[in-house]
Amino acid sequence: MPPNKKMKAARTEIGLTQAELAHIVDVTRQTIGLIESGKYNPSLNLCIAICRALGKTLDELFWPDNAIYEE
Amino acid sequence: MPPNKKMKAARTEIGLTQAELAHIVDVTRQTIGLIESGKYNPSLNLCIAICRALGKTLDELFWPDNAIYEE
DNA sequence: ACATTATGCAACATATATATTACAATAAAG
DNA sequence: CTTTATTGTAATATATATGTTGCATAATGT
Repeated sequence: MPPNKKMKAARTEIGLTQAELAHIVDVTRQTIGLIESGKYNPSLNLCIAICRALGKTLDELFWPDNAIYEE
Repeated sequence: MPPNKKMKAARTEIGLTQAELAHIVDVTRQTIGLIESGKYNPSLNLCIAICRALGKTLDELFWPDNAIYEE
């Protein structure tokens, strides 16, 4: 999986750190970091929780159709 | 998790059986059945594969638009 | 420079998604 | 009514998401 730049962008736009987002959605900061770096295949429930915390939808953060996979 | 009626509707509209959809997305029919009945929390990659097989997006099949939320 | 915060990463442990197999229960069709 | 296809469900096994701990590195600020 490619890095999730949209998720990272949405998080930093709100001014949240990985640890803060992790606390909101009740996972560890490592999990958030690994999702952002594309090394995890997160569960649907976690994706939904992240979307709600960041004010976005699944398509906006996790739908890969418009992604240009760089590195 | 509630039953995923939207996923089941999208599948039957296309005329696919659980076993056929399962074969397309490379899981077992039990997995499809359990996702539709709301007893599984599927991975993001599987959700995306299901969406592509059914011609829908994540928001259309997996966004709980009518869910009530609390913390 | 130093201190502090944020992120990356690695090893091991645990929880859970998914596979496998099998059988029961409906639905559909003849 | 009988047969077949489709779906529900359950037990056990495996793969992997996630937790836990710890340390390293990169920013950021003082």
